[in-house]
Amino acid sequence: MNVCSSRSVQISTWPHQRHSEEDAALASWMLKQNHVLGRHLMGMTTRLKKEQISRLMNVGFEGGRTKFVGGDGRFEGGSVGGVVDFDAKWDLMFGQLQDYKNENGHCNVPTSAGTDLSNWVAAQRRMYGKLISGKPGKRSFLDASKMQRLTDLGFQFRPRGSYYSWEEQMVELVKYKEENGDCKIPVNHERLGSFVKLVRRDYKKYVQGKKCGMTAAREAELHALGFVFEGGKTPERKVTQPKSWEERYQDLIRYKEQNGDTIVPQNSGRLGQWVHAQRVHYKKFKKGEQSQMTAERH
DNA sequence: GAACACGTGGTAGGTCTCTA
DNA sequence: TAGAGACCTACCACGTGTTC
Repeated sequence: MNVCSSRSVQISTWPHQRHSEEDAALASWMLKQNHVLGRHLMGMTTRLKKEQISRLMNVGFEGGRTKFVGGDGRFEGGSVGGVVDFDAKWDLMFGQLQDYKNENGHCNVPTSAGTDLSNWVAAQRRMYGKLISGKPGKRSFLDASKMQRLTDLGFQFRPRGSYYSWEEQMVELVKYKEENGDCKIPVNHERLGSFVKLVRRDYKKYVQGKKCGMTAAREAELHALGFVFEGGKTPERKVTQPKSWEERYQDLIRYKEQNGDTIVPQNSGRLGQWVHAQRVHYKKFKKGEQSQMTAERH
């Protein structure tokens, strides 16, 4: 059976999607041949004859994952995720990542791109996750030397937007407690602030019987650490010299000169908060409610 | 009362995991 | 492999306690 030149068939996602019974049989045969070839290449005994091995390799079988794409008898892909040629394929993709960095100045390939490189980058992060999880049975092709090469290139295994697992957060909580003596973590804490906010929010839902990420086990774990579930005002906050309304107004004029508008983000510092407060006061003023805003000021 | 400091809630958007 | 849902981060709007 000459699978390569006598057939006109389109198995685009071989061997998972099959287009007809005949193609299904072909795909099944290909799967078997590829598997046997892979065993042969790993030095295992097979019934394949030399000629058969040669013919299979000539048409693109690699003993890994090979994709038969169509009527011209071409095979695509290689042993991505396979056993035999993983390192070579990895080097090839690493080269592509280097090219990407040269062109873009960073290694943050958008995972939504749907390209070979984006898929590969996502795979590296998944394998990194498997590695650090240390869970038995989880296999990872990523070793220390590959991780080092990626790190040296500036690759981020945990890009912005990815999240920490509960276990990782708990490790950080323990560290925080060891360093600070308690678990009273301010919500603006760089590493744990968002987590603290989320836990407190979930805890409220949990107490109300609403669906959330909090469980009895997690609650117990946090209680054991002395986690503060209800945030409160911090009495020992730093007090800085406040500025008068007029001084803030002058700051706003300077801001407008520099930026062309008075749209100051609320989180951009004192001026942002002051501008926000003015908007609140102005709303009240317009509604006729009691407010700091005066006709002169607005 | 004004300004400041900090917390909460809503939500958008990204990643991961599971399932069909 | 695609879609759905869970999980998480970041940002914004707003409320409220504290300090002067």
